[in-house]
Amino acid sequence: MTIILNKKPTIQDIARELKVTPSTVSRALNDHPRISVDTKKAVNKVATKLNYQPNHVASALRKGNTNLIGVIVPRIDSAFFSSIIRGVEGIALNKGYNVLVAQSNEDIEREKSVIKSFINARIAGVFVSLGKNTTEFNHYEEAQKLGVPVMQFDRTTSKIDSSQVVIDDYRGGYDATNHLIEMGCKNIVHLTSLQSNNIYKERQRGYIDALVENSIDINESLIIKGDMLQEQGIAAVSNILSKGSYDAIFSSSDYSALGALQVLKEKKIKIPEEVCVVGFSNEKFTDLVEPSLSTVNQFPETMGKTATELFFNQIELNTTDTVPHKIVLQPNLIIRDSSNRKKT
Amino acid sequence: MTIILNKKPTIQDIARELKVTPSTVSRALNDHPRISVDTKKAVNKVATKLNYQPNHVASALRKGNTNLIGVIVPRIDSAFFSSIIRGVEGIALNKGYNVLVAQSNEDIEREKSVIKSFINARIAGVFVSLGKNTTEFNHYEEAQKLGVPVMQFDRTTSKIDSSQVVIDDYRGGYDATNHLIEMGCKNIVHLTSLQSNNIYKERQRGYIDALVENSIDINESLIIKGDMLQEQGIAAVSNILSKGSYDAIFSSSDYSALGALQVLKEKKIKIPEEVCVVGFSNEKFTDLVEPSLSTVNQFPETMGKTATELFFNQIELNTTDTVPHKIVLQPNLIIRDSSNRKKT
DNA sequence: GTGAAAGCGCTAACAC
DNA sequence: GTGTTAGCGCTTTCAC
Repeated sequence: MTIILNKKPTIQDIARELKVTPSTVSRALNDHPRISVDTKKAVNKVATKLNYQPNHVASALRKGNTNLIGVIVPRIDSAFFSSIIRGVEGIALNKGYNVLVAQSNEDIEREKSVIKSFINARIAGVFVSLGKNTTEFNHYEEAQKLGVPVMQFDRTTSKIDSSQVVIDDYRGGYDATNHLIEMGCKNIVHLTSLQSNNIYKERQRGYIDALVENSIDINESLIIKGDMLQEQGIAAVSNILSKGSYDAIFSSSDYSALGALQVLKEKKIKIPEEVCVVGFSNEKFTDLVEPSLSTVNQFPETMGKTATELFFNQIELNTTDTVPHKIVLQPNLIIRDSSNRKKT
Repeated sequence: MTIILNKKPTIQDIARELKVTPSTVSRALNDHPRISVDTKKAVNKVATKLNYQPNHVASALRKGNTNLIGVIVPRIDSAFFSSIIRGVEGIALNKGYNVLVAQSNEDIEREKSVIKSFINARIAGVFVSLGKNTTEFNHYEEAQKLGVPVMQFDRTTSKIDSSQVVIDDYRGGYDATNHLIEMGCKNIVHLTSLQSNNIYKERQRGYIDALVENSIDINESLIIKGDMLQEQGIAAVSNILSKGSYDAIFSSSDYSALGALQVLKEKKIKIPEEVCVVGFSNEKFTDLVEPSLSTVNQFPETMGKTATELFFNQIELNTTDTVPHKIVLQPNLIIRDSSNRKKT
């Protein structure tokens, strides 16, 4: 395969052809008001003829800003995060921006090197959902000092002074628990994780408040902390909990809810008659397992879109002194077979 | 939030501090062989002190190439494509490259505008999995003419003269069909799509060859073309096929296999006793539905890694005259409950 | 409404 | 082993 290196046309080439200066061409291409309509037409015509493609690298160097948005997620091959990226990319491309993606793999060292790499690329802003083990945030503050605006989504922290888009995790936890109580459950297990993580903390707070409001005592032994993977649900039902000591499981993750579901079935414990199960995130599989798994929809694509729109609103203000916004989206409880005792 | 615009340090600042020239600093930072060890040490020390971050935009403009890889997929929120991107990003970051992602949404116009946008960003190369309706490829040839190497993966075409990484779809179709024959099936339905798509064409070729080799006549009415979504499987079993006229379904997509599975269950047709089902792609849900769905694993993360490694091998040759390679990965048939009649 | 000129930050050919 | 110089392609201030 021979690549013919037709040297790429520049504004100089267009200028030469039209016997004007590069400045005029630049202004014409950028639709500058003081350029005559005729000139603009002529410039565009020649640009098309030569198949001119503007060099964003050169303009970025000159203007001091790129049209790149960097997105950092723990991992990209999860339905939740990839849907967020889908939302971000959809909006960004229409604004003439490209999206850089990187995975932290829940590793803070990788998160740091990604940030550095993004800074070197001179991105216009960085969107981040923090890794589970990220408890130190200097690398984000440094990015901000270097003029890179930070936008947090989903797994956020107030320790970074930036805008955030999250769902109302408290509400999600509250609604899920309340629903289980309405179904007649009284001994509700909660599968959760480290409380340093805002999302799990808020969901647990919702769980507790729902119990309290319904005058149900909190039983600490029913709150099980873990890694939020399938194994946690398996371990909880196999080893930790004794049959009859609980009549529902509310898990802050669909994956551990799935693990629980699988073991309950193996043990021939009837769902939802004996034990109701509710997960969190509306992963694709929740609608496909049997019984189908009740869960909380977080609308990840909307989250990505919202974050991106907020970002553009803020940078279009053209000020370095922006007040951080926090947008809280409302989740939606989806009641499926795993917790629906009132099936008609 | 006040962003303090500490003007970012440049190599000039480092040079001034050390009373050397910017070229020396540049060479030191790039580990040029003719720079003394002492100078390198001194430069690195000052660079760290000033928190210097190299400006990739400037170096890209000067060198004429960026360290950006563009990836175009039909959509990013699919387990298959996001796993590929996971593979690409994993390798790329270690090579000092960043990954741009964009979605075509199976829309050729969008595909074209993405390519243009990537060219403007002066990417070092573009990785693409074609949209289902992409039957015209000028936009890729144009990218190549402008010096952007193209790398195709999964949904590819020989009409673009570029390297490719695919799985052996023929083998996948052959193995799946052969397995069904071994299970005693004789009337095997094939759910497929337009044959302009290399992957579906090859899988069907495998299906046909397996039948022929086992002296089973091809029954055209059992080959059903469609969109490869869940609906296709639902429609096939509900409306098109009559009970008893078939004893197996091999679908080129897990989604239509899923649809078929669901209707078979509704109709109380026993799986795998009466009808065996095999899908394609090893989507996450295939292991979770009941009965679990046999499928063909395409190792998407490996595919992404392989494509990226091939890409770096080729650009490191530093020639514009590269022979396109085609790497064919071997798929793996995963036999699960939906087709395992010999369960022990 | 258009031109002239400078410079964004970096690299590399050429010097010595 | 390091300096000198020019320039990648674009934008923008200052002219007129």
